[in-house]
Amino acid sequence: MKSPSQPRDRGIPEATVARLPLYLRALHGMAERGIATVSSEDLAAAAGVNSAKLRKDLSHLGSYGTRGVGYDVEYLVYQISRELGLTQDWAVAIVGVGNLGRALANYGGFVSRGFRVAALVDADPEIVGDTIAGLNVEHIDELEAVIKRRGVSIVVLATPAAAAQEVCDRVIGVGVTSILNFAPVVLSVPEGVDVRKVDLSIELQILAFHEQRKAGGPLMAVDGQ
Amino acid sequence: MKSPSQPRDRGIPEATVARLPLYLRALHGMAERGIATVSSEDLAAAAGVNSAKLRKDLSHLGSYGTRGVGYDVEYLVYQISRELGLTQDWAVAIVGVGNLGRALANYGGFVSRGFRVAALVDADPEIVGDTIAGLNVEHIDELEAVIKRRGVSIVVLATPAAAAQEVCDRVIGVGVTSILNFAPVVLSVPEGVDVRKVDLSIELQILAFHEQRKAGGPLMAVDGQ
DNA sequence: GTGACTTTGTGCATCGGTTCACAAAGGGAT
DNA sequence: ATCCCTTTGTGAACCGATGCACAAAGTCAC
Repeated sequence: MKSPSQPRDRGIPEATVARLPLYLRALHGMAERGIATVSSEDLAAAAGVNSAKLRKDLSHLGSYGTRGVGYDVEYLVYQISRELGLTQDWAVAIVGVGNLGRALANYGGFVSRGFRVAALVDADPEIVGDTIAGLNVEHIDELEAVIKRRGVSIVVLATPAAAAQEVCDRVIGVGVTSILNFAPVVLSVPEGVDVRKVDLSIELQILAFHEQRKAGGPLMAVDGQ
Repeated sequence: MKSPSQPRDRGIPEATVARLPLYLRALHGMAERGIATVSSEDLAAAAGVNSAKLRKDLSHLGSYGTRGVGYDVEYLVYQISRELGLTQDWAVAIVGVGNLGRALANYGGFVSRGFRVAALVDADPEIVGDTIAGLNVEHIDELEAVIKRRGVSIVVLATPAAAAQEVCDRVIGVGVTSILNFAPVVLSVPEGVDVRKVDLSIELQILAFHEQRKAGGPLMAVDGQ
């Protein structure tokens, strides 16, 4: 189908994509500790997955290992970074500068991965004009202008639930196609727009479900897992 | 195998469990708007899934719908809540009261789902003793004592990466078996302990991957999805 | 009470992802 | 140069989840 000379197949499974950042984190840690080469076994352990899965995941990017030796840490960091698009710098806007938005603006994990918080936007006149994490908070009326001016391509929604859909529509209106949504609502977006959602309370509810089973007493099936 | 009189099968698929909170949220919204009855079609739309999946998910809990009519909103809220263990009140401790910990402490989504933030713990003497979200921040030395005294069964880790594993070990030491980890490390835990992790930068990296493809130009395969 | 209509619950085919297990590939020692 | 050892990359079996499509079950109008 695709040019056979190209080692990398362009159809990387979604599940693999979701794990690449994990591998990258583990590799960064190893690079810092001066480790030059790592086996799939060790890297898998550091990333918390099994080694067969790791090898299959990496094989989707290409053949970057050496049999009998393992993977070169630096090289693999580069390859994964490139695949994820982290070799370029992404301008991110955070809309909604409440508790969560503020925490996100100050979160170091973004910057260290090629993401640059380029704008903070809020509707509350009390907050607009404040400086947070070295950035001026701009008014929601300026939303479209700010996004265009700063070249923002990824928007983080940390607004109240009620405001999320409207903000979402507006940023899509100026060409944004990648949205990370922290508001507890299902956003409806046109084809071609990617939304990823993080709902903090959902994770807790899943824990509660399992916790209940563990504590469940004699009625419960003894689960094991 | 199990008692056949019992309608509810105790082996609910993990994928289903992860969606139940979504349905619950949609149902709460409907209850507030005074909707008494809802079809799988409408509820699925509100939760952002397809209706066959919704019906199959609900069928794992039991037969709570009425053919030709749909589901009673109140009743379904109750059944899902019970299944998730949200009819009881869960005491949660947040360890690490930095930007993120503070945001979590103030996050309304917890309280509204039967979770009660029962303790805040930090190592920084600057912060210990402060009152945040109506709670006194306690010293990390008191960790075990606080957890036992307050009956905490779920711990949220919002510490720096370097501290997470130690805190994790300590809380497991006093019997905690459910942990929500925001620190960017892979925690190693004994059998029987549930860890769920939320890594904010991973979500952004996944978005970057897809964004890169969309913007990728002529080299890229035209993907569609 | 009957018939038309609606909507659930589920059997079945399908799909994507995981895991196993091993042949192929390379390094290093002699 | 050859052999042994290690580790990758992958074919194939397996497993769980998804989605289709429909029979079963119920409501409502008359």
